[in-house]
Formats: sequence, structure tokens, C-alpha cells
Amino acid sequence: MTPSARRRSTVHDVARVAGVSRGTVSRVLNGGYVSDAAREAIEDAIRAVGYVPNTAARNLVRQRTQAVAFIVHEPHAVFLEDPNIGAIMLGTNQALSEADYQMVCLVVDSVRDTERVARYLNGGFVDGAVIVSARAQDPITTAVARLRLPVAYVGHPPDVDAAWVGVDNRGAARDVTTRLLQTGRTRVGMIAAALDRDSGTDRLAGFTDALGDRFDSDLVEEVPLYSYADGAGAMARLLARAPDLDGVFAASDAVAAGALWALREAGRRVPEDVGIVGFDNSSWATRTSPQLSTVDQPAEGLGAAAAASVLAQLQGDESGPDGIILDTPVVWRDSA
Amino acid sequence: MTPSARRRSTVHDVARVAGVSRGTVSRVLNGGYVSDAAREAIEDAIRAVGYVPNTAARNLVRQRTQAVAFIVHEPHAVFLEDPNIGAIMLGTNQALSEADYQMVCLVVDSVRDTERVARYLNGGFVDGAVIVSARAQDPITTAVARLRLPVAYVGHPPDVDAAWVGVDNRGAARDVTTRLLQTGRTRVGMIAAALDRDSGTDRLAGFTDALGDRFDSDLVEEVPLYSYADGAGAMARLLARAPDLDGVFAASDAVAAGALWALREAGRRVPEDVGIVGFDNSSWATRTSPQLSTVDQPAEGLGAAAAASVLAQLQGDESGPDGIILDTPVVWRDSA
DNA sequence: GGATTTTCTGTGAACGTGCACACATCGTTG
DNA sequence: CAACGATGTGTGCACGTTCACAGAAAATCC
Repeated sequence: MTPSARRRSTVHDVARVAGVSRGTVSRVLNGGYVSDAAREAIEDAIRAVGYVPNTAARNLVRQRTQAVAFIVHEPHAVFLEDPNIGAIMLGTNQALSEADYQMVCLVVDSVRDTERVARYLNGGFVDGAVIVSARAQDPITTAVARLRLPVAYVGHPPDVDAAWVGVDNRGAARDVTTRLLQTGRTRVGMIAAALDRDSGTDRLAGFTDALGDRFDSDLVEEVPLYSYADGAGAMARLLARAPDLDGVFAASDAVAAGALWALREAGRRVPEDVGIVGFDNSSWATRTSPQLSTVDQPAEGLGAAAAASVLAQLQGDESGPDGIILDTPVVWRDSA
Repeated sequence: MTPSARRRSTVHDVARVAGVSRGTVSRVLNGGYVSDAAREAIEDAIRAVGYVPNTAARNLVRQRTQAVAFIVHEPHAVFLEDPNIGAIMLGTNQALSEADYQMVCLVVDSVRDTERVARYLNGGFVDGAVIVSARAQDPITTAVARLRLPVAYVGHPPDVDAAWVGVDNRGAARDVTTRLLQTGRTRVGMIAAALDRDSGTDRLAGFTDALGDRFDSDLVEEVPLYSYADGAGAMARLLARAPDLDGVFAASDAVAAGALWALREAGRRVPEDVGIVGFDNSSWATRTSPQLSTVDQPAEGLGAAAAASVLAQLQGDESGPDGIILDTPVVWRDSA
């Protein structure tokens, strides 16, 4: 009953107890010819000594870890607010899980983190990576490229050529804006956000497409983040500048929720006075009143597709397409 | 210019190029006596061959990984909705980052995940773990205990004795309910949630404490999750059962936000007709109108404290207290 | 009944690193 | 000048596993 067991037990211990050699123990674990008698003795011995394989040693010789990194590189506030990231992560986790891979999520929140994560990737802890919202000149991107680590980006790829999955932000933005116009709105504005990223610029471009020659730059307000607070502030400024506004396309549901609050503060009724549409179909969309009309961005699907791409590369399948675009149906609810 | 480099370069390559032995290369990396000439030659060689230490090999011999797991075990919906988890995670990440440890987040979303994560921990990928919302009979808890892995739980500890950090849920619930009563409310109810967990039961106990002999079990509605949807449903049922209700303590801000929606649907004004308080002081609290009075749960602080505890254990410091309780000031806003 | 295949097992060599040890060279000291 | 400490370097072993190989025993075939 002495619970000593200072040292972890190894294959050697199992072999000694079972009265066989290391090789045979390895074979019962990894497959190969082994007699029933030996197998039974070894399985008993494994239980007896409480043996668990040391994965570091296994990885060292196998040159793979059965783990894939999920790297998220977002400013503090967005990470906490944006339910999309969590959904993408769960999608990735589930897809990897089914292939018996371990997802390892790494958060980059400072320059220090960036360098440490790059080191981590270099260190051979993972076989591949799914990267959300990468920056182009990132040490992480560099490390990934140099190591030729199988990778899939969620969102537009940076300069390096690599697999990626995304949605047609521009087309979806055009569609949803068009439907807003078709309901009779004549003064339609936009709250554009995150213009330092392709998703931000593409959504703005889609809005511009839809308006055509009716486009009025006075009706566009730009903010840095896909956040509730930025949405609320932008809406207030937009109303001050264009009181006759009767429609708004918000670059994300969080932004739309903030805008909704600002509209109510200003005494406007939604959708009677002003129609508003969002983007993402995140949990925000059904939590506001009225509920948001929005673009359904299949966040979990994005995560799963990225994982599938990495897994395919790990299988040595180079044939897959570089870019995968998922569908984004418009969900029509009450806000417009 | 041939970008071949099929194989990763090792210390041997560096040593060969620099014209020294492996040992000397190891010394310039890990410290020790080495001449200026040799150091310079080796540093040049490292750059020339693009050498990066193989961490798996290093871990194998050093028996540590400089990484700590952050394990989150939550049902799908809560994970996406609850900003607390993200905040705890960022707190942990920051504290570990400062000590040059890599945080590795593992998500448990299915039984399959549970077993794989237990294997991962067994495999020696990490030196310790911070665990959020563990279940008592969990294979993960078992694995952690058997491995004697340095660990800190966020929230009440399970049966095993181990370090943990948390808040005084009962005391805070009592405080916030008391202040609700002091503003003249006479029919105060509660939406209790997550009674399968200590945080859930403790908050209910605090509420009961505060009411004393004024407690009326008709005014308590129980729901499974700390979620917006559960809050909205519970509020509707509570109103149907007790139309004269004039105060509500919701077990979390998300629940309170849902309840707020249901109150508005029912035509009640907040705080005039009904006062409501939440718990967490998460981003929900400032996003509703009116903004929520609530208990400030220092989520990032919890994550940081848990990380600090694990780091202390890694330093061999066994003296730290088993349980750490952080302060939870009441934040008074407009909803009550 | 010998040749061949199938089944089973043990041994040695990796994987890439860190560390203890031995050894060599210097300058200093008594 | 012998003895010593400080500085610099190379070699062997260990970490715990997998895998290739060789060889033994059993089963199958012509």
C-alpha cells in the first residue's frame, strides 16, 4: 500500500515483470505478431506497474506528435466578445478529435507571446497548425513557413501561399445590403470595422457594390474593432451626421447590437424607422430585440474545414485546393 | 539557393560546421565555459544551418516541457456565451507568459476528448495544469492525481485535495441580495443555475442566508445553465407564478440579461417595477439597458492566481495555501 | 521429409538533446 | 618548480520509445 512510485514506469519495467523483451511490449502496444500468452502477461504487467507510454520519447522517434495547434491572435477585447472565435475553435476541436488528434490552443496576446509561440512551434510540439487572423509579417507566419509545417489559415491568407478557408465576405455583404435596399430603404449607411483586415475591407467593398451610384461616403463610419462599444459609438456619430438615415449595414453582429442600443437611445424604432442588418449570425443575433437579420457565417464549419485541410496535408495529400469558400446564407429576422 | 533542407538540422550539424564538438555547442546554448572564438564560430554556424533545438528531445532529457495546460471542460453553449472563461484564460496566459511558460489550452467537449486529454497529460507534454470546472469523477482529475502533476483548480476543488482559487460565492450572493432588500424590495426571487456545481449551490445558499425567514421557495426558479436562454425562460415562469415579484437575483450576468429581456416582454420596467442583480460583472453587465448591478468576479485574477499557484509548485514550493479566495466587490449600477 | 512460409521473439541502433566526467591548457601561487 | 584553481573542450551515457533486422519455432506446402 506504499504509494511511493517515485519514478514513472517504462517499457523496461513492464518487460521485466512480464518476463519478455521491450520489443514484445512495444508490439502489443503498436501492433505486430505476438502470442496470446505473451499478450496477456504483458497486459497484466502494464496494469500492475501502472505503465503509461512517455509521449515525448515516442514523438522523438516517430517524429510526430498527434497534436495540432490552434493559434488565435486577437486583441484582448475582441477575444472576449467575439463568439465566433470560440465557435471556430470548437469546430476545429471536433474535427481533430474525430481523427484522434489533440487540439492545442495557443493564445497570442503580446509580443512576448508571439516569440514564445514561434519557439513552441519550432520545438516540434505539434504536427500542424490552424491559424486564426494571422498578421502578414508575424514571426509565427515566418516560423510556420520555414518549418514547412502543414497549416491552414482561417480567413484570407497572408503573403505566403498556404491553404486557407473563408467566406465570400464581399458577396455576402452585397447580398444583405441589396435585400435591405429592396425593402424600400433609401438612405442606407454602413458601420465598417476592422479595415486592417481583409474581412473588414471586403465587407465594405460588398456594401459599395450593392449601392452602386447611390453610394454616399458620408453614410459610412469606420471603427477599428468588431465590438459592441465601437458599434454604439459609430451609430451615434452616423445619426448626428445623417439624421435621415433609414438603413444600416453593420460589419458584425456585435457592432449591430451596439448600434441597436444607440438607435434606441436616440429614440428611433427598429425596424420601423431604421432597418439594420449584421454579419456573423452569432449568438448576439438572437439576443437583441428585435432579433437581427444577418449573414450566417458558419464559424464551426470554418474551423472544421481548416482542421480537415491540415489533416489532409498530414496524410501527404497535396492535391487539395488552396482556398475553400463556405456558403453564407442570409438569415432574415426582425431588425430589417 | 536550393531550398531543400529536407531534414531539420541538429547540434551535430552545427558542431560539424563550426569545427567543434556537440558539447561545446550545448554549452553556448545552456551556459558554461566557452571561448570567444568558439562561441562566435558556433553562433555563425547556427545561423548558417538554421538550427533550432528540438524541444521533444530536450524535454525527454530534462524531464520538463516549460508548458502548462489550461483545461476547460464546459458544455458547448456555455463556452461560447460565458466571457468569464475567456477572461480566466487570458489571466492564466499572461501570468504564465511572464514566467516564460507556454499556456496550452485543451478543450473537453466529449467523452472522447476526456480520454484523449488524459492521455495527453500522461504523455508528459506539460509540467502542470490549470483546470476550470472539473468534474469529480473525471478521468482527467484521476490522471492528474495519479501523475502528481502540479495543478490548480479554478473553483471549488473536487474530492482530491489540491490547490484551488475561487471566490466566496455564498458571501457575495448574500451581500448583493441584502442590498437588494435594503432598497425596499419585499418580494425578492432568485433564478438559480448550475446546481450541479458548487458555484451554483453556493450562490443559492447565500440568497437563502440573506432572506432568512422571509425565504419563499416559490420565488426560486432553477435552471441548468448559466445562459441567456435559461435566464429568459426562468424569468417568464417566475412572473407567471408570482406576478407581485419586485426583485430578482440572477445567478449570473448572462442569466440576468435573459431575465431582463423577459421582464421587458412582460411590460415590467427595470428598476422601477422590478430590481435585478446579476453575478460576474462580465461584459454582459454593461451591455444591457439599464446596466446591471452585479458582483464583480475577478476572472482574470482567478486565472492569474491559479497560474501563480502552479508555478510555485513547479519551483518546489509546497508551502502555499490550498485554497485562495479573491475579493468580490458589489458593483452598483442601474438595474437595482 | 526437405523447402518454404508464417508466426513469434530478442537485440541493437537510432531519435536529438543535456550532463557528468575526464582531460588539456593556461596563469597564479607558495 | 610543483601544486593548484580557473578556464576551455571532447566523449560517453542516459532519457524512453520505435523500428529494422535476425533468428527460432511452428505451420504449411510440394
